[in-house]
Amino acid sequence: MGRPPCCDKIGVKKGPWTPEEDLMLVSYIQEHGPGNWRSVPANTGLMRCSKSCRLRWTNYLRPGIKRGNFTDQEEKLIIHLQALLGNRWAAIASYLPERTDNDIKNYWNTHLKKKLKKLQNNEDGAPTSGSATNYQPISKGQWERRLQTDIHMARQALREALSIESKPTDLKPSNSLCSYIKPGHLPTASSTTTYASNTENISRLLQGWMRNSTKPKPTQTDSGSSQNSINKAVGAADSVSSEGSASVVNNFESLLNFESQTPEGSGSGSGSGSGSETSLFQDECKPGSDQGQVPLSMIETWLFDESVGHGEVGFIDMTLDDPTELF
DNA sequence: AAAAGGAACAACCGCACTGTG
DNA sequence: ACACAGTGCGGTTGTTCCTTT
Repeated sequence: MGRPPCCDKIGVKKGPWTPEEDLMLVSYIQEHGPGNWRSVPANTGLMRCSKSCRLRWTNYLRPGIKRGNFTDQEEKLIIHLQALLGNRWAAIASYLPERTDNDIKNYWNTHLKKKLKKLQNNEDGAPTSGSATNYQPISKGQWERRLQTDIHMARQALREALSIESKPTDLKPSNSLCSYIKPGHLPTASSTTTYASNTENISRLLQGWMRNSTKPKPTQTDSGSSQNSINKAVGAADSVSSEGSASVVNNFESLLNFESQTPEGSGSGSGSGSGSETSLFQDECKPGSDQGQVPLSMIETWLFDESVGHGEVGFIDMTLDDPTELF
């Protein structure tokens, strides 16, 4: 009945990863691509659980990850998405391509939850100064009301989106998600200088082996796309560490503006194929792929629309029993 | 300067889901 | 239909760092 552990616990190392271990893992992935994690410890000699290897890669070593320094807009986005989706961190992370679900989850638990709580606690007293999300101090009632309105708006937008999913929308991502991913916000040396959180270290690691690496063969299953992702991601990491972040931004833009592309031309998130490289974060950032093609810009518009909740949309009873019913 | 407490973050654990034979 | 392997995901814990006393 019980599932066997992913690895026998004897001799399995736990705790923080060392640079050497990271290097071993990265080197292995260079040759074989991500995936088939069970074979990773055996083939690399890492005394780590396969799961641990996967986690280490996806959360920290994978190129293109931005860590720390959440911007106000990111905060706001997370708060909105959390209200909409609940604690579905992976789904939320898909709207912040540079962020991992783990990172967002941690940030929520350590920062945002407190801020919101504080906000709510201020409901009856004189509201103290603002949250980092730039919300005006509002009472709990107002907050809930606003939240519900937001949810309603999102729901409506998504419904509309789904109903017209087949045709390209002319919605302009005026407030494109990309807009908050500004070059200045892209990975720089993190303020926290611990090894694990310093993406530059990883980038350097990757730089070295990318130069002489031949194109890794696509391995298996769906890692065809993920392999492409790696290729591109590594390139992105390269550019991040060396010359800034323009290419990363471009990657984001090409990805996030997918709704403006012709359906057959790009295929957006779902298997563009055509031999060309897929989007950097295709694997992670596919807002519509698992829940239908939701034109991102509608969500964006909602997410960044400061006027939401102030106007015509009234109070709606919105107990969101099942978030999936949104879709 | 040292200790205590809290905050932040990295990593682990266990369940759920999916694909395959 | 079933069992199993592989992977994804969210909750939780452990450790480290920082701030306060």
